[in-house]
Amino acid sequence: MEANKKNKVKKLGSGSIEEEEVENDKGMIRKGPWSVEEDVILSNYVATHGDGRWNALARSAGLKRSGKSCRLRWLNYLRPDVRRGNITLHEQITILDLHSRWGNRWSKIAEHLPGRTDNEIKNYWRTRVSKQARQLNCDVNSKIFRDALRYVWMPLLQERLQSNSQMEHPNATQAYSSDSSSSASLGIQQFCSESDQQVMSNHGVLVHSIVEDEPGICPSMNNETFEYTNIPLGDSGDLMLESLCNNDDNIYGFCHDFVMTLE
DNA sequence: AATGCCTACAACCGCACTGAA
DNA sequence: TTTCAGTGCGGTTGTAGGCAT
Repeated sequence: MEANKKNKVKKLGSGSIEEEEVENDKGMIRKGPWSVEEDVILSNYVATHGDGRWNALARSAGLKRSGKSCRLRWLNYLRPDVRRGNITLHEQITILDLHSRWGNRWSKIAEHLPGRTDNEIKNYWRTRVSKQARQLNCDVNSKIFRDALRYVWMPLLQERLQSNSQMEHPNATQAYSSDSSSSASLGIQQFCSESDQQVMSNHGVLVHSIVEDEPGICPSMNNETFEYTNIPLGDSGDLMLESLCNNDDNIYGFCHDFVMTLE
């Protein structure tokens, strides 16, 4: 959002307006949205003198802002390498994957998404992922939701990413198999009972764990092929899970609802 | 057109950690 | 060893803009 799009203002009795300022022991400190002028001052100052020592920087630059505010503004908005725009499918998969390993370690997750800030990732999680949990009436930290993320949502994103890249590069060699029977090994065992897995085995579905819970390793960052286990989805978006987990209506229902809320 | 609700995201807050004095 | 300023992180809040009614 552009700095000048919204200005938190304090209406005065006279009808004039002014930016919010708060008096503290260091003088008047401005709060609220940054103006274009402030952005220019901060950017120029950092370009000339470098960043760090934010409190001193704020004073030297003549900004009526706290050091914290300057730092945040620089890191989350003004930094030249900050990426703006929608979170891509690939980035979504990475976020879901890393969050499943590390939880709310936003800055750690952000390290693996060049140009994205922890704030942006946190916002994505709260607005998109938490919303999903709300729609399904379950806790975002519950096991079933976490499993659904990993074994339903991520494969779905993966499938979309795959079909997008296929449309863009129809002749390119695929990095992963489009054969659902091989990509479908599915950590489905997370959802299914042993007898279900036996059924899967009988149907020739390979069951293995692909994504290791190894801290610090991100499949997207070390050129490993994405191989998230995949619950195969038909053209209608319906789940073959029905046939695989046909003795557990609750799980099938949950997964079905999950996919439906993603549409 | 007006109103209210919802979403996305920028920004703030409090706390914890770190390193220098 | 203690103190304190600076910094980083995660949680929360405020609000512009979009959308439905």
